[in-house]
Amino acid sequence: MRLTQIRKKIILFFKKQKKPISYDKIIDYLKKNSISFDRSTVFRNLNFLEKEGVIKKLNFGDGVSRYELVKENDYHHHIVCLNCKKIVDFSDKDLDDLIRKIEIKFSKTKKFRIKSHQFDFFGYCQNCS
Amino acid sequence: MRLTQIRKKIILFFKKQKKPISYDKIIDYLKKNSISFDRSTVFRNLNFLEKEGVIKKLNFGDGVSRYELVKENDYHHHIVCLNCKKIVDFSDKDLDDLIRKIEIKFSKTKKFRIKSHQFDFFGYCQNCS
DNA sequence: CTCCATGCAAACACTTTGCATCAAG
DNA sequence: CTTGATGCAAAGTGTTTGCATGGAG
Repeated sequence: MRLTQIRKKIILFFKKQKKPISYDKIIDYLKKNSISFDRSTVFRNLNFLEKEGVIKKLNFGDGVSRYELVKENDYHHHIVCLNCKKIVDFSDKDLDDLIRKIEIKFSKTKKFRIKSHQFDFFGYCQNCS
Repeated sequence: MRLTQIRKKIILFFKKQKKPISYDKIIDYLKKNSISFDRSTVFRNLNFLEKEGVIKKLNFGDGVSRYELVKENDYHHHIVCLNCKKIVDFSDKDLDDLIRKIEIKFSKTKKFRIKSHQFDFFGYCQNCS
């Protein structure tokens, strides 16, 4: 992986984040830090980093892709506010165990080689309720 | 709900489907049946039917929205082939119970009023493996 | 010095919107 | 008749691509 200026900045930004971020947030960050860039370069890097397994692409059905850093042994899910898009992470051991169980079942009965899953909740946060 | 020609056709098509369908599939159907239509009308109807609770919008992260008819007491999830986009439905009582449990927990601790969730698996089907 | 990454411009895919007209109830 | 739905054209949003140039290793 060739560490170009922009790529370094993008990875640095991801390391600072605690929540999944959209493309727009990255653009804002680069602008605020007076880093010159082109939209396509940012998208190319997001795709590249995703393919390399550095970041994970999430989609919450609002037409905007969000990304978060991939961390070892950090299995978590999200609750997303349908109004303000606030994201709260959560993890649940029972849920993870069940997911594992279902994955094994699929690989046997449905003949599906499971690679990933999306298990997220949507609703309204306290402010938007 | 005003039952226009196109709206009738779209609902009829949904009733024939067993899997979630994308906008393109609807277009194909209308074309094959020589029904004149405009793209925007189809989108407007999909949005309308979703708002009315007749259909449900699903997103599998490939940039294409898919829709399925909402049926009472039919809770199911999907396994999607990352290659050919084949969709297999499944339901799991343990999973549904756990989801319910987590939703209740959230409403108390995280102060989130949960409205919906997406719980889907992605992988490769037998053909694409 | 070589090849991957970038900038630029353009295109692409999906979806929405404004407005005049039309047709369902 | 009245109001909500449609067709048309245009624009909006998010993302990708081709190609020449540039910079990391």
